[in-house]
Amino acid sequence: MARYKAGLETRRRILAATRDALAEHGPDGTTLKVICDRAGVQPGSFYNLFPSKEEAILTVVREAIEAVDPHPDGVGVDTPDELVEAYVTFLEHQPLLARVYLQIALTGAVADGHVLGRIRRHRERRVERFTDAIARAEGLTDRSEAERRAVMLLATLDGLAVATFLDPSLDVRKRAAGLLD
Amino acid sequence: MARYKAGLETRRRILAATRDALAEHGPDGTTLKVICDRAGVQPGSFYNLFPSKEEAILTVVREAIEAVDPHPDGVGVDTPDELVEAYVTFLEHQPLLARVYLQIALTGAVADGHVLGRIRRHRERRVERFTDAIARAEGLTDRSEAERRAVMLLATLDGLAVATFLDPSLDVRKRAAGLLD
DNA sequence: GTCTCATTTGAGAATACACTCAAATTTGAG
DNA sequence: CTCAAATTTGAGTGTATTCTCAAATGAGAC
Repeated sequence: MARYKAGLETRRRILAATRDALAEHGPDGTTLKVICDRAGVQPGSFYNLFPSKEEAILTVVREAIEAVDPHPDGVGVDTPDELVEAYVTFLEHQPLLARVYLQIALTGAVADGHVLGRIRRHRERRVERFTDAIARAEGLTDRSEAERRAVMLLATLDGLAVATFLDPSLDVRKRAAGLLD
Repeated sequence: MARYKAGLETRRRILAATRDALAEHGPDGTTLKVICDRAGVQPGSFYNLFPSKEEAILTVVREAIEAVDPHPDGVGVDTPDELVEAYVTFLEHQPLLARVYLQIALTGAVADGHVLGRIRRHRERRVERFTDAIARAEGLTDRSEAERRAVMLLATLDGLAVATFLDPSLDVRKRAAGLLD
């Protein structure tokens, strides 16, 4: 869609604007006007580069999801501590994107079920990742026990995320610290 | 706002229609038109009884939550088990309403800060309720320790709720069972 | 330099939404 | 029965949204 330098640069600016808008106004407040104003671009230009608003948002969310990952490439190397730490760091650095992630998980879509499927798959991988890390760290042979604990750990982390949105004074890092005992 | 029988009946129909619409179409699909069509009512009639669409939705959610409250009147009588049980029952019986509640908590105000304030207050009361129950059950004199555990318990429950939306096969009741040890 | 195609413009079409209001109708207390 | 007040109507207001398109401008291959 973009062939010349100008087009690629505009695409980059639009994605940055979308990311900022999502963080600042949430998914509902991220309208085409907000994105375009922020990117210094007219709607026609946006639609020359993206087939729909959803597609731009999806791209940003995908990037945000990947940002939670402590070891994007490797598998079977991270520890439970690292995974918890990665989540807490993500919450601290990108609270609004974390909120967007949970919002989309709850609304089940931005529009079509496509996004939901992506989030589901991401969650499955995350549970597996936590399960592996826990099993490895504690030398568990019973994988189902490790999986059970992984689900609970992830649930508590997600729940703490929800709690901080309602009460920003909550110190997630401190609360999460005692979680692995 | 409603004084005569007719008004009360209409109010009841509107709330039922809102509840059905939320369950069937989700919060985004619950437009004024959908509600009014379903209730067999015109917009003007709706606004004679409710100050806003938001208010009708909140009323429905609040009623659903209260419906599973183990001790709606009394204070300081419920046990942690009862409170967890109430949450799980709510999740099982009204999964879509539970989702709406979390969605509203995450989107925050959406429009006015009024709604956010209401949700914050509800959450504070819930934390207090859990704190009291835990302190009572375990004979804790250190209230801050009970509060810490209450926050974590609630977080895990909220997180399990999020998890079931992504993976409906998750047995929340079973997972929540071991939560109080 | 020229010519093609990528890019940008910006007004505006098409639609959807929450909400209003003056007028008509119905209710029920006295 | 009377009449004030509650209720209902439904067309209409205002605003916001996503997305389109014909025309203008810019880039770069040759």
